[in-house]
Amino acid sequence: MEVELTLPDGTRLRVPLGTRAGDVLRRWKPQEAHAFLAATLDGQPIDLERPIERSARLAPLTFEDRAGRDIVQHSAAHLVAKALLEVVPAARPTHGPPTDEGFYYDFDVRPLTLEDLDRIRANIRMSVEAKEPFHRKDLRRSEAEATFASNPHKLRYLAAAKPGETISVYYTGDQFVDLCRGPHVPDTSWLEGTYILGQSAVVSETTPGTPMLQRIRGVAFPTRHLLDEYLKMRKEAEARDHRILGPRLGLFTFLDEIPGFPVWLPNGTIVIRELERFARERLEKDGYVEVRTPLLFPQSVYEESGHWEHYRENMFLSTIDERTFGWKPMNCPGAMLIFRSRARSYRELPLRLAEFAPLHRYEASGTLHGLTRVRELVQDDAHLFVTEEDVAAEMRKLLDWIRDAYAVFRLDYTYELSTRPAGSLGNEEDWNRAEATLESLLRATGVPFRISAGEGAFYGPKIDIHVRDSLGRAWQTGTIQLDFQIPRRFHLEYQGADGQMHTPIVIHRTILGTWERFFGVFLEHCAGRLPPWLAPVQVRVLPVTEAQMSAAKGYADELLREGIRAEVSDTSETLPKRIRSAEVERIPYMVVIGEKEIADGSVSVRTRGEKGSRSASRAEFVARVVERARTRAFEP
RNA sequence: GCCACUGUAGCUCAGUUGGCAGAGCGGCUGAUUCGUAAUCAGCAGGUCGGGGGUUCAAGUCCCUCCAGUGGCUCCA
Repeated sequence: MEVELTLPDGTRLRVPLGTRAGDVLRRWKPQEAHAFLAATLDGQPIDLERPIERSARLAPLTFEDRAGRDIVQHSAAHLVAKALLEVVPAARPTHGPPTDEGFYYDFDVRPLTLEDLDRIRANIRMSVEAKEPFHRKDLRRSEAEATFASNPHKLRYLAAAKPGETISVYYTGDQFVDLCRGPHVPDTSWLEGTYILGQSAVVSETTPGTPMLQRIRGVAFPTRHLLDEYLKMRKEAEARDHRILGPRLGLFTFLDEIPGFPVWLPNGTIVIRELERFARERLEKDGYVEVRTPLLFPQSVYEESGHWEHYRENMFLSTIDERTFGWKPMNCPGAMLIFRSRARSYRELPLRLAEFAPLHRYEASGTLHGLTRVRELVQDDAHLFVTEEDVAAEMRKLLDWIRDAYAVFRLDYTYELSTRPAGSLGNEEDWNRAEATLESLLRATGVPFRISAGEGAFYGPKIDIHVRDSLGRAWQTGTIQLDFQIPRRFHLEYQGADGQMHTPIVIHRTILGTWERFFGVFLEHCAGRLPPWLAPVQVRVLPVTEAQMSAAKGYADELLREGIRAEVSDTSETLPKRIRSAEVERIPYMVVIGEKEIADGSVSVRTRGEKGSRSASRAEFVARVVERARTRAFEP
């Protein structure tokens, strides 16, 4: 009996039934076969050693394919499990999937120490050198249950398998066997670049309420060389860490006395002021009004808003005159009270109230992280009071705003649409209509988005914006949330054209999110090289010798008069040293003034990061800096 | 909050089996007046994260608290 296999380039090969996938692929492309680590049969991933039992489409998988990469990660997870069992035989493996970055494997085991990890690493090296094969074996359910009798986690997975489902196990070498669908790389030599990133305790995903599992995280590459490249990239990313750059550039700092509360230094305060200016320009254009409300509200207001019930654990509380006050974690209560403070007409809608107030949120100590997770923050926040007919138009304006704003920072972002959670308030019809509106608006933006079913707030669906830091960690920045509930809770109403009273819909929204998180991520994105409009010092004027000092000061004054943040370097260091200092401080423009420049009324301009200089007239350079700052150009 | 790890000068880091606390950069002072990424010299700067313990003796060993790092949970 023969089967016919169709390869990706259209080639058809007839081979005897039961021929291994790897053998077919080697015959097809002998020159490239060394890179094949698995295959797909009619799109389904399979092992190279798998016998083929029907005519089908067959294609190779390499590390370049996402599916192939995942197979390497997942195989490495098995390798880690095998090593851990040899180091700590009492450990019970649970599951070990690939992730976006690499892989992890969760174990039911005592907490692991660095020594354990070292022994695991050594064990992995031995396995890789021994080139231990991965073998698949199909088992009957009873056989599988006997094999994993001592591991309740695996038994639970078995119990969850569908009645007719094939149950397969994989051997790594002779001893270690794991319940797994596969496929895997042919042998452990494919896992030469396996690297353990760390360990942590995790809450069991499958069985909440059980003791914590220990997770080993890692990343794997087929060669040592590829791993080295990855490690080099990571090291470069670490050099852009905002927690290092911020204090070094005098932007912000963190103090032991006030964990989670960032301290904005003079340079950083300039940046925040510019960000607020940026946000306010658009607020004016888009018909917003800005308000200021207190930082503290009494418990009764939070009871009305729902925060007392849903958010109290995250609030700082104070007692004043025997009453309990909470430091506001969000701006909504103030906005609601303003709307309610007098009778409202439909003619005032949409009413858009913006507020940039410090917010306080009690975050668990272990979650604090530089500027990206703090206990005091400021959002570019606003609350829109709208009618249902307004929702789509307002949403579209917000999505345009987001597009424009993130383009200025050249930041890539993705959307997440979170839909109705269990136990939500309000009727299903409102939810469905709102979700459909949001989804079609998102689709129209062309920005990648995913839907998180059931992850919406209890009061309405939301759209979140995600960006990534230098190490690839995703952070939520902006958010747009539809709220049908809070207007009802506060008994908000306006008089319509029909003379009747109506309840508005509220849209909570931020564009960049919080200055803290957004700036932390952006600082890493630009590696500290802030665009001219944000740079605390935009121009440093450098006299070649002291003889040009007064000319340099005169020119700096000229720049200052044009609204350019300029300063003169007046130390007695050599010019190359002062250039270096300015580069290290990431100042966008360096202007050198020497005898020659004084003679012809020019300046010598060096742009950050560029070797050498070019000559410009004094007026030309002023005009250039003003223009780059006004247009918020990304590069100097 | 949970698990592991880390904490020596402003920063980056040395500091033998427990035996007198160091370097480079930065800072200050002086000299130098220099043409696009580091001029030279001198000086200052540390309760070795805090507290407790073991020891003749603790930066080093033990306990505890604080802060940080990587994850987890949660979240802008």
